This record gives sequence, structure tokens and C-alpha cells, in this order.
Amino acid sequence: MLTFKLHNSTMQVFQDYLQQHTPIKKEQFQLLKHTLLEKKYDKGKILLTEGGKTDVNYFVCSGLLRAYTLDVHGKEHTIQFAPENWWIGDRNSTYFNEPAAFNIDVLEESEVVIITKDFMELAQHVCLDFAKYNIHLLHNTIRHMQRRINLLLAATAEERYLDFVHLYPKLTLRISQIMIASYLGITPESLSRVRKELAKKHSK
Amino acid sequence: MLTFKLHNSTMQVFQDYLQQHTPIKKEQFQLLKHTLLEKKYDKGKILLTEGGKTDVNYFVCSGLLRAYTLDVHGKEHTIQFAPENWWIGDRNSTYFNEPAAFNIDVLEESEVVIITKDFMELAQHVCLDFAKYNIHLLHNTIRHMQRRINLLLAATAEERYLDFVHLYPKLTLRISQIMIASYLGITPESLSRVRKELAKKHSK
DNA sequence: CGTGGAGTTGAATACGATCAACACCGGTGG
DNA sequence: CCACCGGTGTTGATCGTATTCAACTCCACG
Repeated sequence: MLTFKLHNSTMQVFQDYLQQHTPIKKEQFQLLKHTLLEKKYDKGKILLTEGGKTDVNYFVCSGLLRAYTLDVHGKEHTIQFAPENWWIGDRNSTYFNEPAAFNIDVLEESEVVIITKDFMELAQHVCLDFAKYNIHLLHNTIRHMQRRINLLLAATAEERYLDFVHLYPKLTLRISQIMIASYLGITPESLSRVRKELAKKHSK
Repeated sequence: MLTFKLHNSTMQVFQDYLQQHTPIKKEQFQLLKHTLLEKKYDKGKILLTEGGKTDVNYFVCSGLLRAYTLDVHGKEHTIQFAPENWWIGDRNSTYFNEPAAFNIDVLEESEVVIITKDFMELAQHVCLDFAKYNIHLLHNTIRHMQRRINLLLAATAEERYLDFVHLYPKLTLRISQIMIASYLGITPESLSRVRKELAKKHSK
């Protein structure tokens, strides 16, 4: 007998992730499943708006989401990209019950699992060690943000771009330069020139 | 009978803080005390060096510490200030067992409590809810860092300075402009001019 | 086709950095 | 007590990097 498995379902991707990265096992996942929701979003869809409220986070199974803010001039500033197997959500709203600090939109058609508050609470009851994983995730987030702050303080546009390429080589190809520029804190025109300079150096 | 209490001991300040902000109570603190160390450091003392290793964090009871990095030109970039009742430490080293990402030095003569790994572990056994406080602290750190990243991406030097003054009004007076500039990501000269402009606007 | 967004390039501009000079303390030692 | 010194903060002149605004090419997509 042959079993065909063409591709994993959205929920299956999430379950696989949990089993690989957290102490939550198959049987435990079954107890948690009812607190989760799977969704598919089209490119351009806005999942959260600055100042709004939400009590869910997202786990991206396929596609690409983004967190960004708008300044007084209407320019976008990217806080975070979330490709497959990344978490994204607004802590201000989900954890502190305050208005959201940023917007979340869909850069590529994406399949996501919606992580409710119920899931977070229940997961810690069902699996005591889940809290440890959670803390690990928080520390890791802080480490990355600290690194980014340091780059914004100390590095030139070129250095920041090279760091981005090094850290997210696959994303560099998927994400438009407009978006990358808004993540690096420069204009798209400047990024274009940075890339031109790098190409020149590299060809020598 | 009169009781004189001229000033709190370093350890007492820390105990008071825990009792106010965490679920750790008097009796529980007694069980934890032996994992803590109190120290007094002179201005200029360097507690941690980039690339080094440490397994302790600090709680500042009095004085002022600072976390900073050095770039290739030898310039300092301030990651964080830690005045009284703040925590400071290098996660890369204490949590991830990797080389420290930054330096920590003493800006004012300071009394600190040294928080060992033993304390963190024991505290969670002695008081189950301490973990929740810890998570709260992590979320809060992330919130602040996200805000800072957004300011570095979106705001002018003047806006960043105003935000700093608003967020840390007391620190503004205690910290030299050289240090504030290195926190904002500008030169001391630029900060001086920003302040001049603000004074001009304000006097109109 | 043709339309609109992405990326590139150029010219002018603005903002902060750099370099240098100087005033102003606060502390130290003769 | 005063002279000196080093660090801080200010100001000016100049420089450099990134921004702004505009024009143009190149595709992808309807």
C-alpha cells in the first residue's frame, strides 16, 4: 500500500514545529488543538492596525507576514519580517492589553495558525515545560533586538545591509528592496546605491 | 523606644523591591539570600567586557550602571542605563552561555546586588509565581526595545532626544550629554545643537 | 497593448559628522 | 590660595552621507 503525502496541512506544519522545538508531544497537542485556528490570507491583507486591539498571535506556516509602523509622514518602518516557522504578534496588545504598537500585513499569500490566549494558558497546564520554551523564545527575541539596536547605533547603511543579507539570505531574495530599506532605516534609493557600491567592490 | 533607620542596606533595598514587585515574601527571601552577593563599586569600574564571560546579572540599589558596545573606531554606543531599581546584565552570556555582547561599567559610585544563576533557579522553586514576574519583565524589556528600534528607524535626533527626556526625566540631569548622545545614536556636538534649537523654540 | 509598481540613476538639498577652537568648571597639588 | 589640568559642553566651518525630487527603464499582470 502506498501513502501519498503531497504537502502538509497548515495545522500539521505547526504541530511538527512544536514537536521539534518544544516539549509538547502528539497526545498533548490533541488537547490543545481546539484553542487554535488555521487561516489563509491573501497578499495585501492587513491583520492588525496600530492602535487597535487583538488578543492573538500568529504562527506562520507558509508565506510571509510583516510588522510595521507608520510615521507622521505616512512612511512605513518595518519592525519584523515573519516567514515560515516564525511567530509574530503585538505584545502591547496581546500581553499588556494595550492598543497595538504596530500594524501587521501580508506580503505573500500565507497560511497561518492563530494562537489564542487560551492556547498559551492551556499549553502551560498540559505541558509544564512549555513555559521554559516560551522564556527561551523571549530571551532570543531580546538578543536579536539588542543586536539590531546596536547596528542602528553603530553601523553604516552598508554594514546594516550586509548584516541583513548574512542573517536572512533567503529573505533577501523574496522581499522587495522597498521593504528591506524600511527595515534598515534608509530609503529605497539609498539601498539601491549601497547595492551598486557593493557590486562594484565585489567585481574588482 | 525609638528606632533609628538612617538608610537601608543594599540587600534591604533589593528585598523591598522583590516584595513590592514580585510574589516573593519575607520568609522566602531568607531562603534565597545565600545565593546573593552585595557589592559597592567606584565610578569608572568595568564589571563586564565584550567577549568575556559571566553568569551573573546585577540589580542596582543605588548609583548608575551602563551597558555599551565599542565600534571599530573605538566609539561607545550605549545600550542601556541602569539607575536604582533596575536590572542589568548580558543575556548572551548569562542565559545563552556565549561571549558577552557588550560592556558594563559604573557611571556613578553604585551599590548593587549580584544575581547568580542559583538565585534565578532557586527563586522559581521557592516561589512558583516568580517565573510569572520574570516573564513580565522580559515582555516589558521587549516592548521598550521595540519602541527604541522604531524611534531609531523613524524619528529625527530631536524627536529621539525629546522621547528620552520624557521617558527618563530624572536621568537627563544625572547623565552627561556625551552618554545621552551615545544612547541616541548621535554625536555630543549634535546633541548640543539639538538642545540649542529646542531652547530657541521654547523661548518663543 | 498599456498601466502601475519596482528599481535605478542624477542633481540638488539637508542633516548630522568631523575637526578645531574655546569657555567653563571641579578637582588636584604646589 | 592659586595655578594648573582634564573633562564637559558650546560654537563655527567644512565635509560626507543619506534624503528628496524627478526622470527613466523594466517587467509583471490585467
